[in-house]
Amino acid sequence: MGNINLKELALALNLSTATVSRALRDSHEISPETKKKVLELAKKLNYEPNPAASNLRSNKTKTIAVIIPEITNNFFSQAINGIEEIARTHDYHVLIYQTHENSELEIAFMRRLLSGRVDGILISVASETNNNQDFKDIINQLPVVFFDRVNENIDAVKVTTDDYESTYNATCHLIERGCRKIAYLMALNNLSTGKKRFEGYRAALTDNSIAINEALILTDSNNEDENCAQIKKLLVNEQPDSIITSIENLALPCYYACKDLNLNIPRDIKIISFSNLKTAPLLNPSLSTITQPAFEMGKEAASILFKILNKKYFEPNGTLILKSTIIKRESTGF
Amino acid sequence: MGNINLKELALALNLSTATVSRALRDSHEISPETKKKVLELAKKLNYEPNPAASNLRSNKTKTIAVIIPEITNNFFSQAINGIEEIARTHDYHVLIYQTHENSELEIAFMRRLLSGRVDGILISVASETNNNQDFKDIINQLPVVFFDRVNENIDAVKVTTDDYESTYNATCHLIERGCRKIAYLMALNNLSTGKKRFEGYRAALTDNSIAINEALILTDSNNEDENCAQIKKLLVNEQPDSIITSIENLALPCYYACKDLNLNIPRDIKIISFSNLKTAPLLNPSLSTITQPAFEMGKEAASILFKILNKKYFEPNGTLILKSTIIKRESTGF
DNA sequence: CTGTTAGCGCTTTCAA
DNA sequence: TTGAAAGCGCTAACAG
Repeated sequence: MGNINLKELALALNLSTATVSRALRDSHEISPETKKKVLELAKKLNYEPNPAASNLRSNKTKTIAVIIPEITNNFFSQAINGIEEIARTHDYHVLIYQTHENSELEIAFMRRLLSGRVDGILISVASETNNNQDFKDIINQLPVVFFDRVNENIDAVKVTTDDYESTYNATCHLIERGCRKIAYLMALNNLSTGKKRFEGYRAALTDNSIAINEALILTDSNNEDENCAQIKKLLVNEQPDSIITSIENLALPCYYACKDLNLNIPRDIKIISFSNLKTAPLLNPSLSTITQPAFEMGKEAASILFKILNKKYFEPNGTLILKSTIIKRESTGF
Repeated sequence: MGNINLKELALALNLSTATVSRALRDSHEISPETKKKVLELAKKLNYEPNPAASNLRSNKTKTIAVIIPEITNNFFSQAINGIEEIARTHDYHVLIYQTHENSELEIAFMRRLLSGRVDGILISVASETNNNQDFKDIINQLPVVFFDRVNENIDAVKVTTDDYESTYNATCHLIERGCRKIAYLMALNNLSTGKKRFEGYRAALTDNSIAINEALILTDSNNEDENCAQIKKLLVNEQPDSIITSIENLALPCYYACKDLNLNIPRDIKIISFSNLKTAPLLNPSLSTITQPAFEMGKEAASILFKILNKKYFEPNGTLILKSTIIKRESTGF
């Protein structure tokens, strides 16, 4: 592939490979003139150092891995955008792995990365995660930063939003607008992310002296049609005045269910959904959304990873918590 | 990072590194018993081969690069999804690079990849005007497959949709529904993608004996507010009965502009937009869309790249053309 | 079927 | 300030 190598460069310049290598890496022990000569010829010949050789020798790959559930989820593609931006400023390369919520695949990816393919990992864990020991093993061998979907049972560096606060505020928003029968569509139950969102909902109800009604609570089945059917049943049986969906993927079945029952949103029923779809507010003025700062979260998580790689981060179990935004549809009286 | 290496494995097994290496790679010249012993110990000790060493020796990286304009564009994240799926079946790793439409960055990425970091490249180009020679240089050194946004001036392997047909059909669809003043929002003018889309629109008008009215044609300014203002002006001055947007990013300003002018979609004005937003048809029943098979295109492009890598592809300049789908909003009488 | 040996292209002591 | 030489972990001739 790459044509010219260090040896050839050195030969052409009548220098040793050591000197050329040092000159290219701007070592202080090389004279300015030599540096200049080397740099000039390198540029002229389009010299690109072989990363495998340099990695093998130096144990640095200039590569990080990003492990996420689904890249087509708006939240994650926005997060990757942020990660890529930071990686670029550090001259790093970014590998992408999708777990599709499969935690065995997730662990397999990480184990293979231990071979020294990357300098560090950014991960948002799969919903069915159940691999605490595996995670602990891996964290001991490679710098890992968890973002958004973190595992609460593991001490590690994490970047999240305040999931509790998001649903607490969303629930209060509905209560302030007169809602009393607020349905809740649960998801990510074995992640702190899902648990905290649910806690926020419960706490808001309690703080407003509204009893928790189990019949108003539904759990994500990971199947769009099934979810839609369940939501319809709930709408018919319980007649809630509002719904909170705890993940973006539940917004659509929710919307379908209401349409099928000829319920007008937000007149008959108000819906607040987690969503990072940029166009959501416009395309559907009837839905309010809880929007997470995905891009920023990617940037923050990556920045922390690079601090760790540069030995400039000293909080092994630090958690950075960013703010989500509730985008309200005041224009529609909701 | 990774702890154990070939030498240690070999030592523990009383074998040479060569034998162990061969056993791990399932070479036919190793006895079944030896293979079994090696594989067992390797698994037990969590042995992972060092990719840098293997790459340095064998000139295979098991890695491909994907270069795209924006990962947060639905089309591209869906395409990456397809690419990743195929890469996974080949046990390959996927590097992501975003150009943000900057063609200098694009060339810089590719040049750096020539160093041997990847076995091949999948690219959807930022522009085809400036860098033909650079592209040609690179294609000569590394397998490259272009997808969606291809460079028509370069002979290479390409996967696209039929851009001409998409807009031709969309335009006919509007004409069949009585539209005569069809505005067209142009974009990607320096790509064959953009040119062919425009040609499709023009041809459909001509074939239906409708004169082309330059005043109905607007060019993307790459700025959402600016686009919105221009579209509003066009709506006021020309009173079109319909609009075709040639990229997804123009749908939103278009929508805004109509709202601002209190135009009802599709009663007062019909809009057909390119869009790969999965939820678009549901969330906005007023917009018809031209949807590209992004996931499939990613899969096809990656499959072809792997065929090239495995010396099983013999059409150096082949172009595979996939079909886009026009999703019509018949339910709204449009 | 297995072992010996050389070397991929780079970085890094150590010596000059 | 520069050079010689060793070696990162693996693969692939070549020998046996």
